[in-house]
Amino acid sequence: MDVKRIEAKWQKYWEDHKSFKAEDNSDKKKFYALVEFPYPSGVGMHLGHIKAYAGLEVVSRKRRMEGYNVLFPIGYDAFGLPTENSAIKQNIHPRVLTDRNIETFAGQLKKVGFSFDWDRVIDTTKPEYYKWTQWIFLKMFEHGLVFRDKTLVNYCPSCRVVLSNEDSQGGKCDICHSEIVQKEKDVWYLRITAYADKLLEGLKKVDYLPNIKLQQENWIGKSTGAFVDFTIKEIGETLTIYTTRCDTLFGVTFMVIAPEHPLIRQYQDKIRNIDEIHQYQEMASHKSEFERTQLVKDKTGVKIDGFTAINPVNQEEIPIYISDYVMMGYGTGAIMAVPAHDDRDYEFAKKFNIPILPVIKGGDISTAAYTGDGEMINSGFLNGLKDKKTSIKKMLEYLEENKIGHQGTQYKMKDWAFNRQRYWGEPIPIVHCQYCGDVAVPYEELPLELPDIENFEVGTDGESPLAKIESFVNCKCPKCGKDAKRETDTMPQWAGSSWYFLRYIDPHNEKEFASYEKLKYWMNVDWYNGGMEHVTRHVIYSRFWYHFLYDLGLVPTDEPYQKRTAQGLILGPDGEKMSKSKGNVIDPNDIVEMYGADTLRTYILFMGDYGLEAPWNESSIKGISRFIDKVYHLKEKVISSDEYSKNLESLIHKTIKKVSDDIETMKFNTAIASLMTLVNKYNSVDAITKKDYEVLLKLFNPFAPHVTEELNEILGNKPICESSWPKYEESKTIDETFEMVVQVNGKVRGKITIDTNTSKEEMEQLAQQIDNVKIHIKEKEIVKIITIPKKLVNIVVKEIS
RNA sequence: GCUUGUGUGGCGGAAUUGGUAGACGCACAGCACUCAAAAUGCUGCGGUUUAUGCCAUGUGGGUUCGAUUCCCACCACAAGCACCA
Repeated sequence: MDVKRIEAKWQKYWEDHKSFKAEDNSDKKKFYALVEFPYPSGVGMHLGHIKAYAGLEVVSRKRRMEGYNVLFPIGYDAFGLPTENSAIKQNIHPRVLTDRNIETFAGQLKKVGFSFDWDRVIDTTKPEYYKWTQWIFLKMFEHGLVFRDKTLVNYCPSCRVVLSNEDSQGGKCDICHSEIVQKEKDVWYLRITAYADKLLEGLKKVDYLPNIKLQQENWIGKSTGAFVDFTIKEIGETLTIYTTRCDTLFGVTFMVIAPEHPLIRQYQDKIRNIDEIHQYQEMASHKSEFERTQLVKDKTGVKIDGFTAINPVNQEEIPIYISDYVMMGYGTGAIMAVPAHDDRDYEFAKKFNIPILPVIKGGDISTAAYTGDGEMINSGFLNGLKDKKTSIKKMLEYLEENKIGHQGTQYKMKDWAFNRQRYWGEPIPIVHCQYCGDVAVPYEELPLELPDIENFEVGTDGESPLAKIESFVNCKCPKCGKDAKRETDTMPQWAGSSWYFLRYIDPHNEKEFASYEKLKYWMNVDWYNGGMEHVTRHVIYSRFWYHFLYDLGLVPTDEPYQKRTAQGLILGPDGEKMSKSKGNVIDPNDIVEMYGADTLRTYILFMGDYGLEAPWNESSIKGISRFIDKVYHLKEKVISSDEYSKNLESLIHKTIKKVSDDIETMKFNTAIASLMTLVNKYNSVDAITKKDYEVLLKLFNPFAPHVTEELNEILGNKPICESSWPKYEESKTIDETFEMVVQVNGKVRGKITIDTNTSKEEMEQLAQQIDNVKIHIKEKEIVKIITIPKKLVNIVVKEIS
């Protein structure tokens, strides 16, 4: 079998015939399958890409054969730091490098035989694409979803770039893994928090894998609680806190505010130990994320000398501390501390010798905080209540009646820091005018193109390279016409990928990001598959953009993705994550070269559960190669007949059912296993009919499209990609006989093959006639007999006493 | 620490609503073909045992006629979150 010739031949056929072109004006049912478009890095495709695409590749090929109009597109998410850094290193323009990398990727994707619609390829770095990224950004600006703020940001000194919280997890830069420092910067934000509730609500309507839904819910992190106003006696100022446990208000023995809380600066002359406070603030600001996590247990803080708070429910006077275990970014930056019933407050109180007052019965507050439920004590009008919900409700009523608090909601999700100080990204289309403020670039001037510059290296000041291009920076204010300066920061990498699935629908539209008509036909994405690592960032970001466009009436549905799944990683042969430094990277090109694309595709899907990680095994792949050889050589025993062989018919119908069902649930490994069983059976008989062979080729086609097309052509048939998916008859999947298992006390003691329609009574009788069963029930009392039709008989016996 | 997964032969992994544990593949062993090797085909392949049997799905309990599957506790690994009030 000349694998290389066969694969090249069919790849050319598909390209010449545009076999996988999605039709815009079709009365067929549509199916939109989406995979995460690759970042075209210099090293080319890795096995992970192939696994990520192979799943929906199989589904798409099956759908086409089932008569659907399938949109299965691909593109490139090509803006970003790695390309820019590599371009600087090699001293070539990122544009040149990007084009080169994309070419490499396209070549590799085609060699694997993916059935993408190559007429819809998009590249986020092309002005005709990012024009619309900027356009959507300006729409958000227009609707007040973009704002600028001076804040402490995560700054990577090595990449010289501001990072979002998501990009700097664990205090390390997501890109170069160096330590992040805090730095004050002008930051552009997208107000994603305005959509927190909608993003959460929307999850109820979609069909994401449960763990994916859960991760998104946790990321949004909604909590319901109460805002309560405390008063600071000395200055008469209100200090509002957020709590989820207002039922414990009577147990408050101190308060804590975040080190960055504005009250401190505002009233510094009223604070007697202000020097000590300043020292603490200084220390807290230098603590890296890493140190903070290491010191979770060890609470630090300083009492504010000069402030006393008054508990609004019982007028108790209590001290106020500052401590870095309270974060300015969540709630109000201030908490009421109930050490008897909160672990962190407990530790703090122990360390600073603050009284601990229990208000819920249960636990032992001399050793630990009690966070469970119980009867309310020491709590005025709440005393005696046993149910947490009722207590909270009662307290809320009290707070609202007396105007000292109200119910409220908080989210963990933060607004999205949306600017980067790098060249290779979409320019933010804003002009800074000293008279008019931040002014949007007019829509008709889009795209605001990246200037073609010689030196795009970042400056030491952390400014964008664009800041050095005077012809870019200096401009006229679109509003007043006076001299103004352009924003020089660019958008983060997540920008272009936040709406790309919409562009596939209408990739060449020059007037709109996509026509409503076409969106109406194609949306929603029926099935979106990608990496688990993108579930909390990209998927949430893009849902946010889509929700916004929906509110503007520009897209037809309220959620973009109907279904979302995720594939597991492919690990190195050593069971570790593949990485250059470990030297365990397998190059897909080598595998295609050695075994061919069909073997690679099939093996990747055969390795194990598609959703779980699995190690690469260099000898296991040989099994797939052998299997494909077997399929190939079956052609020598085909006899011409348009009927299934009688002795194979039942297995064929069962296999059609199994493969069809398994593809839908992404159980590709067992689908392939059942095809192997069928092939083994074919091999054990003297001859197979043309129809027997055809059905095998069709079922196997989504996995191994090249060789199956070739064999199908040898049979004299029209191409499989233009034929229909095999159907099975339910009645033919049922055997005439079955193997009845006979158990005594749950242990297997015998098996016999009997007619499928044997009655319960007959089964029980036959069971007791088996010799080995007789031995085990001899001289024992039969207590009862459990019979499962078409399966087993279990005889329960006990000793005769 | 919290949340969510996962734990089955030498290995990757199968096992409908609880009903034959180990499908399918790899590796290994024997045989056939060959001068020989590779490839291919056939046979075997959890442990123990003479067949009957007994023991085995991370560990310990429980529910059940029957548990890889359900419940409780614990252990290990992975991913996500990380003082979220």
